Amino acid sequence: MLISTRGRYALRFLIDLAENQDNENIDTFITTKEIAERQNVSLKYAERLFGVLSSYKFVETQRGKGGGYRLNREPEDYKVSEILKAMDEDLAPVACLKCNPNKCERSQKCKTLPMWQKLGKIIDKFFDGITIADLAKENI
Amino acid sequence: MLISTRGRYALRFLIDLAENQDNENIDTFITTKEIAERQNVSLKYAERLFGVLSSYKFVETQRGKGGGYRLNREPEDYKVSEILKAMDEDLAPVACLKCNPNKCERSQKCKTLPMWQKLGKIIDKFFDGITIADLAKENI
DNA sequence: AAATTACCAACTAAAAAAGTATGTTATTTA
DNA sequence: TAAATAACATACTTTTTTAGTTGGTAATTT
Repeated sequence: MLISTRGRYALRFLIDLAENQDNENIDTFITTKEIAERQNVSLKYAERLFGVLSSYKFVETQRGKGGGYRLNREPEDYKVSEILKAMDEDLAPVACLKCNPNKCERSQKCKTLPMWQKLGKIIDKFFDGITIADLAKENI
Repeated sequence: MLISTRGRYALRFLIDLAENQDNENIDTFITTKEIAERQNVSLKYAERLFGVLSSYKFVETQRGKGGGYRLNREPEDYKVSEILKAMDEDLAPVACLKCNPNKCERSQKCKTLPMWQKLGKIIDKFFDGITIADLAKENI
């Protein structure tokens, strides 16, 4: 599977924030509890995934009562590609593309490698061209 | 990973046949042993993968001395998509696309599903447009 | 001080992928 | 007709990846 549930959940969380956060008031946050319930993911797992989103500075965070998460950019400024790469490390469709420069000893003469590389670029480009705003607006 | 080693090996085996089989003489076959050595795959694993290729009628087979495998179509008549689907069941980039019609209870309201569907189509189309002959000729 | 909520690390469980082992069956050849 | 050859079949093991849980700690607010 190219895209794990981690990546899928992360996108859903960000879309959820985009749709439910109060953009008038920058001091409001949404709790993982709320999102986990809405998205049908266990609280603990949601917390962990938000930890990753937070470490990549995709979200603003606030602890304690009234705390939670909120987006720190406009939804149109989140490329799907960067979210998925953060959650899953990369978007390589085959193991052959995982390391760059390619360490496979066959790579020089490999007849299939160019195909994988081309597909890799197509996939990158596809996800580069979609934002959280597009997803929220079902603008695909 | 979208593409498993099974799928990659299968493509390499077919390319190997395309390049090494004797097209003048329809009674010649190439053994798994020969291909396994050339492709650096264990004999037993190669045998198993050839079993799948054979069950899908991608190759002609002959047992006993002088036996082995050979392509039963022109290399340009093998679409990469059909080979990969045979080896890996499908080419779905996310689990959400695996069953059709979609059984996920969120699918009606899922904001990300259209994106996965679109990518699925792009990937299918990509592999539909490439043949074993293209790979052998490095025509990508 | 108590409640709340994010944060952190280590662990477990489950599933998928990769590969092996041990044969049997069909075919050719000496 | 026996030996050799090579495909075919099945069950098993190992490894890797993915998914998810457990049991906390730290910061912030009330």
